[in-house]
This record gives sequence, structure tokens and C-alpha cells, in this order.
Amino acid sequence: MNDLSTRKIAELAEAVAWRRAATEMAATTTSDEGALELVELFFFAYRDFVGDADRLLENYGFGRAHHRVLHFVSRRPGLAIAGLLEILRITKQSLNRVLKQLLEAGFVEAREGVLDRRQRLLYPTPQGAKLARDLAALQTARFLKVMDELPPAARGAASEFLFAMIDYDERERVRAHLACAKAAGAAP
Amino acid sequence: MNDLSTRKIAELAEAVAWRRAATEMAATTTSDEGALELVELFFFAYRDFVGDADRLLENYGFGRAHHRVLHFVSRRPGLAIAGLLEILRITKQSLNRVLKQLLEAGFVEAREGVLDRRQRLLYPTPQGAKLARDLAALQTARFLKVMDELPPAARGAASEFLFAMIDYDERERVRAHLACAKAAGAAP
DNA sequence: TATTTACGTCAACTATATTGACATAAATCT
DNA sequence: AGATTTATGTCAATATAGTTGACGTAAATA
Repeated sequence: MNDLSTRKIAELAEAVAWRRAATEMAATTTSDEGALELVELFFFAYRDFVGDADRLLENYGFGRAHHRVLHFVSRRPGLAIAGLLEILRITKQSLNRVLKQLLEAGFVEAREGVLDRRQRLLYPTPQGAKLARDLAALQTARFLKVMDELPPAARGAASEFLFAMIDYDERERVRAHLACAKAAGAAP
Repeated sequence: MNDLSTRKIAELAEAVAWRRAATEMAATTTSDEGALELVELFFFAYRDFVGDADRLLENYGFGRAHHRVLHFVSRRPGLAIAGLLEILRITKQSLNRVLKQLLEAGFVEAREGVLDRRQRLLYPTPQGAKLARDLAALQTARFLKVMDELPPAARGAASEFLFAMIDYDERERVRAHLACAKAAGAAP
């Protein structure tokens, strides 16, 4: 039995133990105390979730802002500036500094819009696509591991749960974004 | 039929529609494409989750950093500086600026440790406790609403899912923190 | 032709974090 | 008792990510 399987067993035991605890407090999950636990779990989960990528980005001299831009450009190639601003909810001035660095470093390229020549449509370069894949791999790995730990019945629930956490008014936009990204991802 | 119930029905329909979509792609949830969707849903969910509190904090001239400090001090009264630094994963210099403002504004107070007089144990003032409650109410309201939208079977799954998202090495610490906070919350 | 839209840019500013160096008082080890 | 470690505070310089406001330009549109 190697370290990996020992670790694996420990993690599964971990998951089982937590599942028991979660079940026990299932009744209180809809209470304030249960909800407060969720608030903190969400904080810790997000902290660790972005931590993986942060470490990789350091090697490139990039930060989280670069990651977000690269990610969404890669997932939705041909995205215009305005679309990116809407997703990221930052000002164009703030985006510009980060985007300029990604353009200069050759991770993203901008092409003139065909329908509307004022637009600058953003695409990842091969180098950018590679980094985006590497970053995404870290994060999807975490999710795939989580799905592996969770009982099958709870797997679909994660997606439902996260979607329900999004502002009601934003859901349509997010759904459209995901559909677009899916289509773009299926193409190559 | 008032606006509220119309909205409520729309949201439930929303939830049902998404549940169908989530179930359809349940098979792909363990695939890379499904995991990529989760990555983005997590981003959007967190963005909206912190957005609520941000708006309230503006009225006080505080930011997210203040929120985090106030939150953890309120949830774990008597927390020492070192404990806070470990939870927030920031440097003491960074904490100090924010903490100083909270102390001066009378939202947090520090008492000399009884067992170890070098420690400064942090407590919320009544005013601080009130703000912490108001902020927490916004966030727990979102979770309670989500739990209401979700089918009962998926409710416990949210907690399991978030816990599984946390770094393995951090889980014990988080569990201890939650237990401690729960005990502190039960006392008064 | 007039207006709006999509974008770029300069400037000043804020918030949140970092590293590094140094200080102090209390606890603890030898 | 003296040396060391620990918990904390503080000064300074710097980085990153964001903001508001003002102004410019080219292309689309009314």
C-alpha cells in the first residue's frame, strides 16, 4: 500500500465522517446556525479554490486579474471588450492595464470585429490557450476529486446549488454564457 | 397575486428548469466540460455572494477586509491576533491597518489575555456585533433562499460539497473553527 | 448630418495586500 | 537568573487591483 492509496483512504474516511456530521445537522441546515456554517465553508472553499491557480500564475508574473481575463477569453473566444467588462464587473480602465499586459506578453490577441469594426474581439494565442488549460486543469481537478469523494446523488446537487447562489437577475446571462462557452469548447 | 409570489413562482420555475438541465448533464458533471462549468458557476456564485455585503459595508466606509475581520471576531469572540491571521492568511501588517480602524471606530475591542498577557483577545462591541449580524443576515438569507429552492435531498449536499472543496490539510482546522464558533454562538 | 456606441488613454486616488527590518514585553527554557 | 522564543506592534517601501473623472477617436446608426 503506497502513500497515495493511504491518503486516498484517509480522504474518503474524511468525506464519510463529514457526511455523517452533515446529515446530523441536516435539520439545522435550514436554520441560521446552519446557514452561518455555509457562509464560512463558502469562504474557505473559495480561498483554497483560487489558491491553486495563484501559485501557478506567479511563475508568469501574472495575478488573479490576468487569470480571469485569460480564462474567459479562452472559454469564449471572440469575446468583445464590453462582454468581458460585463462578466468581470470592473471598469474598462482596470481591465485595460491587465489586458495590455496579456496582449504584450502574447497570451491574448485582439482582432478587429467583422460585423462591427469598432469592436476588438479577443482570442487566446496558442501560448495563452495552453496556460488557460493548465490553470483550468488545476481547478477542474479539484472539482473532479470532490465529485469522486461525494456520493453520486450529491454530484448533480453541486451544480444546482451553485447556480441557485447566483443573483436571480444574473442567471439568464450566466446560462447564456455557459451555453456559448460549451459550444466554443465543443468546436475544436 | 402580488409581485412577491409572482417572483417566487418564477424563481421556483427557474430552479426546476435548471434542475432538469443539471440532471441532463449529470453524466458530464464528472467530465472536464462539466467541471469547467462548475469552475465558472463557482466564480459567479462567489461574486454575487460577497456583493450583498459589499453594498452594506459602503455605508460604514468599510471594505471586505473589515468584513472578514468583524465576521470572524464575532463568530469566535476572544480570538487572538495569531488565530485571525491564520484564518485570513494575511500578514500582520495587513491585518493591522484594518483592525486598527475597527478598534478606533468602536466595532471591535481588544482585551489583554488572561492566561498569556502578551495576547490581545478580540471581541466585538455591541455595535460591532450588530453590524456583524446585519452582514451575516444578508449572506445567510441567500443560503436559506437557496435551500428553499433546492429539493430537500440536495440540501445536505451543499455543505458536504463545500467542505470537500477545502484543501485536505485545512479541513481539520476548519472543522475545529466551526465547532468553536458553534459553541460560542450557542452560549448567549 | 448628428448622435450614439465601442473603445483607448491620461491622471489621481483608494483598498488590500506584500516584504523587510526593528522594537517590546511576556512567557518559557536551561 | 539569563537566554531564547513567542505574540504583537510599527515604520517604510512596494505591488496589485480596483475606482472616478475627463477627454479623444473611429465607426455605426438615427
